[in-house]
Amino acid sequence: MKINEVSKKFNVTSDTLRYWERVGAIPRVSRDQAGYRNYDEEDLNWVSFAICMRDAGVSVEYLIDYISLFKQGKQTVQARKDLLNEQLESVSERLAKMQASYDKLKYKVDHYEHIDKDYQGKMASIN
Amino acid sequence: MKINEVSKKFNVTSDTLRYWERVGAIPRVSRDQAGYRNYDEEDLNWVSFAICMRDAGVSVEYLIDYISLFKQGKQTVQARKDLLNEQLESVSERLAKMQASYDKLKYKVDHYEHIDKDYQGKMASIN
DNA sequence: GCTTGCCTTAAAGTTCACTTCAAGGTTTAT
DNA sequence: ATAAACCTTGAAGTGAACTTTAAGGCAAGC
Repeated sequence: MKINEVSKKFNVTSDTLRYWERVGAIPRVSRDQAGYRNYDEEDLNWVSFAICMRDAGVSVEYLIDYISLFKQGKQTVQARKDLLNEQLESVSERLAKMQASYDKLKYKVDHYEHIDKDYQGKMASIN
Repeated sequence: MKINEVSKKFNVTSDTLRYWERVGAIPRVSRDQAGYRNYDEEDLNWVSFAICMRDAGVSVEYLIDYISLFKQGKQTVQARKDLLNEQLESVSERLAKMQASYDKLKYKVDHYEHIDKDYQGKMASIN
């Protein structure tokens, strides 16, 4: 699969795919005789994993660390598990914080009607 | 309330508070005779609102737009409601996307055990 | 056979959201 | 009264994650 197809499949730019590979957030993709990237099943899984991690709010740096461990082989499996669990923990926290903020804002919006009856000076309390 | 107290109360740096005010993400805070910022109840509410929005993942630019409408007075109440609803909608989407990614990763981690029995080449599918 | 479109790399540029710096003025404690 | 601990502004700097540019190679259609 060529880079542009992958880009369309996952809705991420080719530039981002090249960037991730360059910095080591995904392993190196092999090239065809023309020097073009040719993504195989495994490469696509890595791309999918990177997107998932990024969407969850995990930094590119953590991806780089993870891939670095992966490249070192089987003996890093436990370290990878630990890293993943650590990340999941912080994703879970961010998620909770975001949910709390969302609920707070949602409440404000749902009670915004009162403001119409109010005057400018009192608006701040509900923003 | 002085800037450092506000900073401690909300766990956000004084620099960030000054930055938000400078770019217009919160309304201007009045100063005392020495030229120091003196946050009143309303200012604190705006700070709290800004933190809530930022935690929910709303950009500083949207805050600026919101404050800009607020400064124009009562006739922008509807526009502000619309803006807030628009933002809540996209926060809700980000939240869902993040939750989905989290679930996907959580599943991987919970089933990671299999990898130990597996060999390096098959590791990618589960990353 | 040549144009249009996709691909390559390395390097420089951009955006966002702060953060730090420089050069001061004020206030508080000793 | 003087040092330490605050505060001010404007401007420059930072870090993360891309994005764009430059200069070119390959490939598919007419």
